[in-house]
Amino acid sequence: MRASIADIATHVGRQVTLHGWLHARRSSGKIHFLIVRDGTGFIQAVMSKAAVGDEAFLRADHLSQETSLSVTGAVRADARARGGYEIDVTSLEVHGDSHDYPITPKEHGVDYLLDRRHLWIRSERQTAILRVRHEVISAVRDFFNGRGFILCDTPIFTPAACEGTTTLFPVQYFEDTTAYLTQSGQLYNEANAMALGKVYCFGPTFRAEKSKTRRHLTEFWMVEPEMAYADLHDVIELAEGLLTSVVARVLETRRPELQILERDTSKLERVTAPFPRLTYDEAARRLAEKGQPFEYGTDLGGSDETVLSEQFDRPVCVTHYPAAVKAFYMKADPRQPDKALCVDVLAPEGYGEIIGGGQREDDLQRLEQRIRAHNLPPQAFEWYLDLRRYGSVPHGGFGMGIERCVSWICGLEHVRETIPYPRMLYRLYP
RNA sequence: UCCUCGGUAGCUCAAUGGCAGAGCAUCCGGCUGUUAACCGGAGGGUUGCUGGUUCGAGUCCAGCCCGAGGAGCCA
Repeated sequence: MRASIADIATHVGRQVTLHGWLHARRSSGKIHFLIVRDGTGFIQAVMSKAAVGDEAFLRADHLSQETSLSVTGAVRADARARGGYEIDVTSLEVHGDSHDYPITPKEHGVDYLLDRRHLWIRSERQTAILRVRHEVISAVRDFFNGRGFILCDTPIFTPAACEGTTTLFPVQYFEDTTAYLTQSGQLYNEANAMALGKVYCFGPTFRAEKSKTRRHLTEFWMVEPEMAYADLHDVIELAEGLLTSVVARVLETRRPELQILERDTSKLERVTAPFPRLTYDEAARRLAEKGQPFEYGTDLGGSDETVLSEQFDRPVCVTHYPAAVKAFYMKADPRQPDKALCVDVLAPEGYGEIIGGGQREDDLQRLEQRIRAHNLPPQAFEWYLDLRRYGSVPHGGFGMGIERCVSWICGLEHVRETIPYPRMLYRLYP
C-alpha cells in the first residue's frame, strides 16, 4: 500500500511503500539506517541484513545521497526515531542513482547553496520554510476571500512608474515601446475598488533598486488590498486582522515546521489585536529617548525601525509620516496637512516594515498638485485622475510583502530563503 | 553608488614572509541501534586573475574580477 511520510502514523503495524529519495545513510556491518524523504517529510528506514538477505543488503551498501527509491516495509512506532516512527525495510527499489550530490550533510556557505538553489530546496529546513510560505499565502487568500474581497489582479507590464520614486526594470515591448515591470498594483487596485468595492491583487513585484540587505529582493510577492469608502482607521484594522489571522493559521497548522526552524513560537503567540499605534511624532520622541540618531522629517531607517519594534511584543503601526517622504497618492491629514494619512506596520524582533499603506488622495485638484510636485508625467496618470473625476470616494489599502512576512514568522536571518528562487542584485541563477 | 569583510582540496576552514594542512565528502576495509554515527587506510591543490616588491609570496603592495554584510531606497 502506498503511503506518505506526513501521515505515516495512520499506518502503524501495516506494510507500506514509500516513494522518495535517500536523504542520508548510516551503515553498520549488518544494518543500514536510511533517512528517506518523500516531499511530505523525513523518516528513518531500517534495513537489517537478516531481514532482506545478503544480496539486497550489499546493494544498499553503496546507496548515495538523493538516490530516488521506493522502500517497502512495516511501520513501527519507535521512541528512538525523530518523528516517532520508523519503517522496517523488507524490499527496496532504486529508480535513479545520484553521484557526488553537491550538498552534503555538513555545512556550506550561502553563495555555494544559492548557486545550487534547485537542489538546496530539497533540504529539511528549506522544505519547512516553503511549507510555511505556502500556508501564509493560503491564509492571506482565505482572509480576504472570507471578508468579501474580490481577487482582481493588476498588470505586470506597465507603461510607466506607479510611484515614480524607485527604479524600474525596463523591458522591450514589441518594436519601439518600452514597458516596465510593475513595482506595485496600487494604482490599478484603486480603479478596481471603484468597480468592485473591496479588492485585492496578489502577484510578483519588481524593484530595480541596488539594495543589498537581508530584507531585499528584486523580485518579490506582494498582496495588496484596496477598499472603497474606507479611511485610515479601516486600513489599520484590516492590516491588524490580516496579520493576526495569518500568524494564527501558521501556529495552528505548521508547528512541526516552526520546530524544525527552531522558531520561538511564544513570540508568535503574542501577535493578537490590538497592535500598538504610534504617530510618526511619537515614534520620533521614542527614538530621541533611546538616543537613536534620527533626523526629524526623514523616513525611518532600518535601525530606527528595529529600535521602535523592540519596545513592543507585537507588530506596531506607525502613522502620520511627513507627507514629503511618502508617495504622491497618499492623502494629507486635513488636521495637519504636512502629515500623510498613512500607516507602516513594523514586525517585531527587528524584522522591520512588512506592511505599508494608507488612505489615498481622493481630491482631483490636490492629486494633480502632488503629481506636479513629484515631477511625474501628467499624461501617464490621466486614467488615474479619472477615478477622481467620476464619483471619487474616500478609499485606502496597503501592500504586504510576503517574503518579509514569512521571514519574520520563520525567524530567518534573510528573506532569500523564503522564496524558491530568490532574485537579487547579483543573483539571477538558477 | 558608498563603507566594511571575504575568495586556499568537491565542501567548511587552518597555515609568524620559509616543505600546502585538517575535518567532512569520495573510494577501500571494519562494525546490528545509528541520530551531522564511529574506527583504520587511500586518492585529491593554477592558494580568484594580472602585475610588482623579495633570495623566497597563500601571506606584503597595486589594479581588476567575484561574493557577503550594511547604508541609501523600499515591502
